[in-house]
Amino acid sequence: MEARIEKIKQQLQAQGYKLTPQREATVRVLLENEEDHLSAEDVYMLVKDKAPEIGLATVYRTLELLNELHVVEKMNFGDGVARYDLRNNDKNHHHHHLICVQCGAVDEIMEDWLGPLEERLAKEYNFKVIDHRLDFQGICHRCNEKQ
Amino acid sequence: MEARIEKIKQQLQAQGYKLTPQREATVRVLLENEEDHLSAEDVYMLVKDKAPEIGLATVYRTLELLNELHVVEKMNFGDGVARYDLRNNDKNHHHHHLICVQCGAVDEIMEDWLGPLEERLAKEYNFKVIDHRLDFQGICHRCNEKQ
DNA sequence: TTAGGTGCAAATCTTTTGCAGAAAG
DNA sequence: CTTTCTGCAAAAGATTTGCACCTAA
Repeated sequence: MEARIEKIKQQLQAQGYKLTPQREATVRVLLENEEDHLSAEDVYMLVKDKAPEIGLATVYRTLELLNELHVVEKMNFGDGVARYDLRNNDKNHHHHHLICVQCGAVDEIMEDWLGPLEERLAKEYNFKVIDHRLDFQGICHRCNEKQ
Repeated sequence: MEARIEKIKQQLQAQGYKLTPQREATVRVLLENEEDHLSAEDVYMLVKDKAPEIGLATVYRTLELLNELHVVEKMNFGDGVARYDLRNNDKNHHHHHLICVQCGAVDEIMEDWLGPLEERLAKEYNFKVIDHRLDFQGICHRCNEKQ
């Protein structure tokens, strides 16, 4: 945990930015909720426990900055709010989402299934892939078991 | 073209809705720009040529209605606006997007590459897939050729 | 001391909604 | 007539921005 914060601090400083107390509190919230896909408002509520005087605008500015540095990934599941995920630079950050249309849960699969497809894209479409996004909508295992 | 409008008219009427002049004009704009991924504002600008008195709210309401009837697909590429695509009921509506990070173009691949993966999801994750979405970010063939 | 950061409030942008009137069966 | 639909303007919700103050190298 501390090591990861230290690393993010270095990433910030490498670009001339500071890891202020507000930014650190925001990063800690993201670290402590790595399983979830928090919206800016979610992060704001949680970060207020650590830094009660923080403003929502600062949270937005911090998340935007972290997104530009590729520390977090900004996503949009179509519900009107952006959601933010810490990227895991060690592992392959290519994961996929299982979005349950019944209970709204968003699970992740940590496998990357698209390697072979990306090769085909390069060959057949002359498209150089930088990143991708794969989401499935359906019924999750919890809802399946309930019925 | 007329046949497709007739079909949409029937889909609407089957649910008790009418194909009003405003709705027809909106559908025609979508048909004439099937390659693009228009935002509500885009549709509004284009539809004003055919029906100058139309209001933006009506465009939103029409697009929302068509989305519920699965006539169009509502998408979000993360640029802050929803975009709408006519679905092609004849063909498989499963297509994928190639989003160029350089010029912003959004191309489509009309193949469905995910059949085998969906089987694995059902078996290994007990997740029943209803729909999916696969987008690639990268450099498109036009930009590749320019350089 | 100087650039980067912050909180607050106001502004902006997209989308939704309330309402009174219009259109269609 | 009665339900559906429309345009307009206002409202709502998410995000951004202007600004004066603050804070750390």
